[in-house]
Amino acid sequence: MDERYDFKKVEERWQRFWQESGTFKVTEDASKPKYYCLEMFPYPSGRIHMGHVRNYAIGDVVSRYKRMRGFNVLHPMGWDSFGLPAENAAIKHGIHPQKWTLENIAFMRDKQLKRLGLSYDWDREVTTCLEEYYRWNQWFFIKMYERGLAYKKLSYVNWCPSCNTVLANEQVEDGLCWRCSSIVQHKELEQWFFKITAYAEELLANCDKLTGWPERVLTMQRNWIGKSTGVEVDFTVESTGEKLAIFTTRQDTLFGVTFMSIAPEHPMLESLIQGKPQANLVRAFVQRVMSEDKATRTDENQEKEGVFTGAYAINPLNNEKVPVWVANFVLMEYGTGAIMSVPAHDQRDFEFAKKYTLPIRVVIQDAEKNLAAETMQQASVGNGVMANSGIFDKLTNTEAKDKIADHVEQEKLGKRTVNFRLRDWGISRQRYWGTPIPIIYCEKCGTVPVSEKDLPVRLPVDVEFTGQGRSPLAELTSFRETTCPTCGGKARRETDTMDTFVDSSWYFLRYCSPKEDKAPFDKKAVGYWMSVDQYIGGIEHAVLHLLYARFFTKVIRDLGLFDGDEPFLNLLTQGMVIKDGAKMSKSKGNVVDPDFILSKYGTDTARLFSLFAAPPERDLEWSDQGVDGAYRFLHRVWAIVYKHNEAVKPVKPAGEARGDKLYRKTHLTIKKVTEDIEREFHFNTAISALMELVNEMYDYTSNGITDAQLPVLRTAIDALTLLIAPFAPHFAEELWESMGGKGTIANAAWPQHDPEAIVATEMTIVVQVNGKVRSKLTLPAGTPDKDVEAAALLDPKVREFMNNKLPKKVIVVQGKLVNVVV
RNA sequence: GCCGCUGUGGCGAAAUUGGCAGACGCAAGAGACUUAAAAUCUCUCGACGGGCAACUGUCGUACCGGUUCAAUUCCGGUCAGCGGCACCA
Repeated sequence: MDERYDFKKVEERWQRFWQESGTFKVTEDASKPKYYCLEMFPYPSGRIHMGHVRNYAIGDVVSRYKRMRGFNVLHPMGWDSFGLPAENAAIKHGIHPQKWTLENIAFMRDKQLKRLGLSYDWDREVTTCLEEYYRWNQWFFIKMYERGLAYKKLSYVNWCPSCNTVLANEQVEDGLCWRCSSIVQHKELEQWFFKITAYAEELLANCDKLTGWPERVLTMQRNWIGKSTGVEVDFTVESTGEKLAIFTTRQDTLFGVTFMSIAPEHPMLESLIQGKPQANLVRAFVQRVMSEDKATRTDENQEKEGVFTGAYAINPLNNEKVPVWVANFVLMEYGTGAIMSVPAHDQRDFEFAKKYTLPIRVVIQDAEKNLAAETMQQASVGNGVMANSGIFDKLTNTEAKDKIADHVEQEKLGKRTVNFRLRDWGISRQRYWGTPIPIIYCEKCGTVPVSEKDLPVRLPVDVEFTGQGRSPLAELTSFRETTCPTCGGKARRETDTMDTFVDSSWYFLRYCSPKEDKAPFDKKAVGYWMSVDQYIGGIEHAVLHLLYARFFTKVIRDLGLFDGDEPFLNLLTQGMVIKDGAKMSKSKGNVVDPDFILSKYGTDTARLFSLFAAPPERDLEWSDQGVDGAYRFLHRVWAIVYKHNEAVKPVKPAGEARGDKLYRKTHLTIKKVTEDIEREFHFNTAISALMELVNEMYDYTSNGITDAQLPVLRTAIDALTLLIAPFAPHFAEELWESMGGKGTIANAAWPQHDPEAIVATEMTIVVQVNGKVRSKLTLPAGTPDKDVEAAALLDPKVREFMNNKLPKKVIVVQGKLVNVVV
């Protein structure tokens, strides 16, 4: 053992050792309990940042801890390596996306991640842009196509003019592109979709089973899925007799309908305005609304506007004739694209009716307000008693909801329905660097999937990147032109690629058998390792990746490939790394480069600081001085072990040393660190407990050390070394070796505390008078409550504050506290 | 608007079942060592007040109120910040 802690030497040495001896290679082993620990894999942008360091440090502590607890731990790493930045780099710097991506991966793996000393089984590395991986994206696509879960339709989609591609709903934030913040446009295009809505009900219901997920994430998923129950009712267009269906959750207000509103995109619009004098006015209005971009269109503060179509429809409940309007706030994508308007009981409809002087009719009377259409200042949305509603009058509106729904179904006027906010997942991307969609369009046979035996559809490498016009794939004749797998005739390939979120929707299954080449994964291996026991990553994926991955898992289950419903049993969403109160970013100039920290302090210090400064789920404020503190701590540990190394090494650990302060502290620390890790991964308090133990060791040895004390010191050093191993693994290996430890500490058993050792001989009793602390008593452990009470009442401080009064009541909490009430 | 989370010293934070508020660390101050500095070690460190001093009194966990012998913790209300959803019928 060197006199000084030379982190560079220590870290290089043990990293080489782990690699050469294959310490972290794992295989299925039925004799051990398994544990699958996974961190969200990175996009190979070129450099890791502090967020990665934090994420992987957390996962590494969990993995190393579970390993020491005897689990067979799967802890893999890979690359989410398709995506736009590679293509943009190609356009900007003239370097091929493949070259750019693979070079970034090599650099990040060999020069950055490996320096962090993470306990990955690198043999299981998964890289999504390699055909050995993406061919299975295509395979899943075909399976889904065969089951009607992948389909193509013409629809209005989100178009990012800067990325030159379509975006899924989940990828639009406040009307802006999630990646580049450009204003998203509305564009009508034929696109491929995955039918995630087929699983909406289960995705929602299973949220209740995900007890290991943060409530926040579940709420976000529930909101996103957005279930509403109500009824669909068919109104009849007076002039044509066509059915115009509406969806409502407020069927109790059906008798209050005074007009209807439909979306500008509604397919029935043309037939409604046919031959009407206002037809051209309506068309102009529709044209104007539809030309607006997504942000403007969905802005809540946008003025609600509409025009009368000239058509009327019949309300089937009371056979009344109501005018049909087109309104800018009605969405074609939700419900039926047409709504009934009840101004008395819906604020939006109320404002619309006031603006265009449409009638208002109260159908739910408020007991206190005595509502009248003429005097209302706003819509009344609360509960009340039914009025103007025929046979339903006098019922409460909550009763009427069921009764009216029954009535609608019995009279065949419509049916009960459930609507979800969740839309199908648009996966077509008009870009190059992604998985080609395995579809062929034949003039005779129509849309034909590529045969499984012809997979993969390789992404051609010899393409040009101009940054102009369509995707390079669409321009490449040799790729586009092909023959039909069914008839052998002339055909063309689909040139869109898949959303890269498809790649990350099943990579956790691939890790179980990453070299499998006959199937996406080996079912037996997946049966052993899945589900993921602990998943760790950023909150930004709360509805994107995490929802898609849940969907894919259910599809894969239904394909008979996996016996489980959910991919991730426990989820930890770690906070951001911030500096000076803001997220680290180049534009703010507050970025701390991991390479710099690793060179100056080493990975063990970087890991220790990032785990100590805040609990994992909270944001971490980066502090240069805090890093110094972690560095000092390691030096402090090193120094005390070095000082006593010669003397302690030949000594056996203490079997039992009751009454010895350090011995007790050692066992208390084992207990605390273990509990802190088990309880929600409170690494910050676990590390503070280690610091306390070290402080105690300094105290213990401050006046030199006797031979009799050596076994206790040995016990403390051994425990400290084992307990610190998941946090600062290279450091721990070196200490372990210096104390004569065999093999790698990564495989050593986690220490257990001895309950006997932490039993105190004395106890400190807090004595309160009227709830205020007035004194403390030190009594032998196990003193009976009545003796504790007597001792408290004799205490001079207590007597002073009792002020000669008799106690009204004395509360004794065993072993803790006495409260005298006077 | 609806839903959720958070609010504790100069700073990051801790307090696990209602029982000593501020563990641990950072910063700051003092001392030891040193020719000196760095490093290291030791001590002090919520606010206000009293005492030469060891010590000691009051207040204090965003704010107001409640329950309780006892509240950072439970309940009701208010404010502030953050996040999600939002013209979803």
